Amino acid sequence: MPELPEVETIARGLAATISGKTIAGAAIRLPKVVSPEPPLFQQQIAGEHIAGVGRRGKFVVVRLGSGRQLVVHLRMTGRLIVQPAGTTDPEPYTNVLLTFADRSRLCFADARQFGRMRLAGPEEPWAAEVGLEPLSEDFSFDRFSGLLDGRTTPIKVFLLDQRRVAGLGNIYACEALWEARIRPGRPTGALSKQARRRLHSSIQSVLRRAIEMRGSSVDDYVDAEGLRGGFQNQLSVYGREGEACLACGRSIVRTVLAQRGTWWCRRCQRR
DNA sequence: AGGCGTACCTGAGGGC
DNA sequence: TGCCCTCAGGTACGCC
Repeated sequence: MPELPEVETIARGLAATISGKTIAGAAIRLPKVVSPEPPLFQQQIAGEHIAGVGRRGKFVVVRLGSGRQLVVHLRMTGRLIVQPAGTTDPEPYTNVLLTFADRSRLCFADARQFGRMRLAGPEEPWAAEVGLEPLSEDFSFDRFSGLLDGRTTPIKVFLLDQRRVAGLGNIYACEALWEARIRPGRPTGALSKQARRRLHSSIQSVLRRAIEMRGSSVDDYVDAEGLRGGFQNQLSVYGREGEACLACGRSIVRTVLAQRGTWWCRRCQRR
């Protein structure tokens, strides 16, 4: 499940491999995953030059020469895989295949068909609803704390809301809460200042460490080169039901919050 | 407006 | 061996 560290890893890989290339054309095998609709999408993207690749929240942002942006969301199982010229078979479940002038290509593959690829105009405010970047200067303690005020929703549900803080998914929300010793079901606005401090810090810390390890491959995540991440081996709680808490030894529990599996330690996470 | 439940999908894995 | 059922989860959307 690509979250911020996985998307960052993919974006960096793409920046290194496809920047400077020219898009010859797009083959669309599953029309519903692109916008605008296929004829226009293909018309607009053909001939574009790749100016660079970045990330915003969980979106991969491919900057194009015209000022347009190709904005990709991988949802749960989406992949962006670069293939060198001469590769015969596309990545399995390829829904969109971009071919470059040098005959190399970019496969947008997704077995689950949830991922989306959107060609946004230069001035299109596609990220208007996307929240704070947790690894940017904007993510000050005061701004973060201000977002928590007055909310009754469980803190874990708050962390998953991309309109507030962008980039956390189920894995890193669970990990950040464990590190901050906060109970996932705690009402957001009720967190003490100390707890807020710890959470502000643990969010950044866990994301930075995960990026260093090129993300977590809990299921089948791979980066743009098809390589798995390494952070799945360093997860403290996610997916560890019944195993010992790394801090206190008590068994990690799995509960459900907002229809999602939530792993945590009943002894360590009490605040 | 905010919060909640459900639909969207298909592969994997468990049970029998 | 094979079939059926359930689960996984990010986001959009409809509803209250």
